[in-house]
Amino acid sequence: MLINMYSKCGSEVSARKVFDRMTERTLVSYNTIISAYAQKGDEENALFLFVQMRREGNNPLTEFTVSSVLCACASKCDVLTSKQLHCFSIKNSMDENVFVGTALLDVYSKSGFVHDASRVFEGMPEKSDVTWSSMAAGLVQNKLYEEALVLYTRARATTGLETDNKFTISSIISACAGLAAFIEGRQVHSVVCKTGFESNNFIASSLVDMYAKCGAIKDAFRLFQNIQDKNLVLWNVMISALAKHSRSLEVMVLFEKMQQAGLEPDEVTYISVLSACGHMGLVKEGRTYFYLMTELHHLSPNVLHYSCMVDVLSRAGLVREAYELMKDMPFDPTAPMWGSLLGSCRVHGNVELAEVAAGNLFEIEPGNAANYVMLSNTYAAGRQWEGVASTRKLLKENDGVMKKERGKSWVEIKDKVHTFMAGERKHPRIMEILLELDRLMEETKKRGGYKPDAGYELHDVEQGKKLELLKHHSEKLAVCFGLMSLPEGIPIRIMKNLRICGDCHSFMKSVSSVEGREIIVRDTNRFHHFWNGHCSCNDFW
DNA sequence: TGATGCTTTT
Repeated sequence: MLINMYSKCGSEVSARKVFDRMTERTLVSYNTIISAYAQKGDEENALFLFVQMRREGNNPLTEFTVSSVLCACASKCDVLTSKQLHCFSIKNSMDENVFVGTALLDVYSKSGFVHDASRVFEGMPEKSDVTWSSMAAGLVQNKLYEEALVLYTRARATTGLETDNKFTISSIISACAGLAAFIEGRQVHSVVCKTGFESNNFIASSLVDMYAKCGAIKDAFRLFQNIQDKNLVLWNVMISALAKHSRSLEVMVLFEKMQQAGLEPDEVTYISVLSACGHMGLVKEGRTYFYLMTELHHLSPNVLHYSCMVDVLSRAGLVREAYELMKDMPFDPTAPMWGSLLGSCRVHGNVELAEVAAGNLFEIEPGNAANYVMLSNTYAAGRQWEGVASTRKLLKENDGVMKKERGKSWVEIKDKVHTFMAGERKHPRIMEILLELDRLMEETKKRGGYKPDAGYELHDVEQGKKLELLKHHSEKLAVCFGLMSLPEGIPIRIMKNLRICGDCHSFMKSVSSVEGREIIVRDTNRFHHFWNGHCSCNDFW
């Protein structure tokens, strides 16, 4: 009882002292101290005491011990120990125990073995609300968002279950965020309102994140403002949301405000702040934040912070300095860093460094065709036609290993998600969509200043075919369908599986002015708000 | 007398 009291009050040191002074330890005293460590996330001590307990002999292994030790394994992602415990619990018919089963599926999904987790889940004869919420969280953590939503529906249909708890709901909202499912996300929000969890920081964080990832940054901000006691994660979520939406001024304001509210920024905060500087080309500010991070807040920059700084410098044209930073930093340069460097060598006409960057990229990601195209475009910008030819030849030679993920965009209309692949022909209304596309092409060329640019088409085919492929990029089809289906004044929200290309970007700008429509495109990197011929990213992405 | 679950990152 004393051990339990001390650990629940947060003093595991006192709990351990009591435990150590006991002249005789029972199974329960061991279980209590092990669970104390497991809950604290101190897997070292939990596992150590577990082994000691086994060595001391005549302590039978029970469901209590197994579930606690599994909890420790989960934070350590120790699959090997977990598998031994799994076998043990099957042999001793403990695997049907709710606590053991739930802990098992948790450790499997946290370690990335979500299918094993699922198998444990399906095999459990008795499931508690914790079992359901653990499974939901596991699916979300492994990016199986649709499966998570299906599970939630299943849970709600099961009688005698308290499904709508903080744990399940925050996971489900995060699944909606991952899918950018605006309509479903709002439905879950309404469940939140009914249950009264709105002020919970976990729920609020996932809601703010969900709205931001659906492109509804204003809804995200409104929600954020209404939370009374904001924790660090909630501030971080809001700041990263603003960064992705290119609201760099607001990022800086919130960065100050969170400190006025008495919270210290952490590594995550600085990633968002630095990435905002990169997006907007703010060198001076980027340098200042990097300095503040190390000198004022005593945080040691990780590889992601360096990646942001490389981006900050190279986008501003300081490619040489970016390169020096990559050589000096205590990490190996990553593909995104070389990519950022190569991209800005193209813009700023530095062929020499572009060759270095491309050489490294070809080694790290041999299957990425975009890198070859980028190098070729750099040569083209410097009118070095031999380079263009040799890079194109290299690309052709390696055609077999190139992984070109097919472009895919989707848009929600009423209660349905419409998906478009590049060159799509299967949509039931494809003929109307293509007619609308022809109309828009004419209009934007005539009144919107749009000029197709086949330089962005990565496939190695002749010019006429290139323009054809370019015209049928998935986001162009999606925006046509959006215009046909959504009433005037309703923004068109498009999600995309790749980065938006330069040609589609200028097309969207043009459509927004010609049609007087707000268009929001989420690509893999960030958001683009098109309005009146402009984009929120200021053509800087 | 003891056990399992949630949000943010280039």
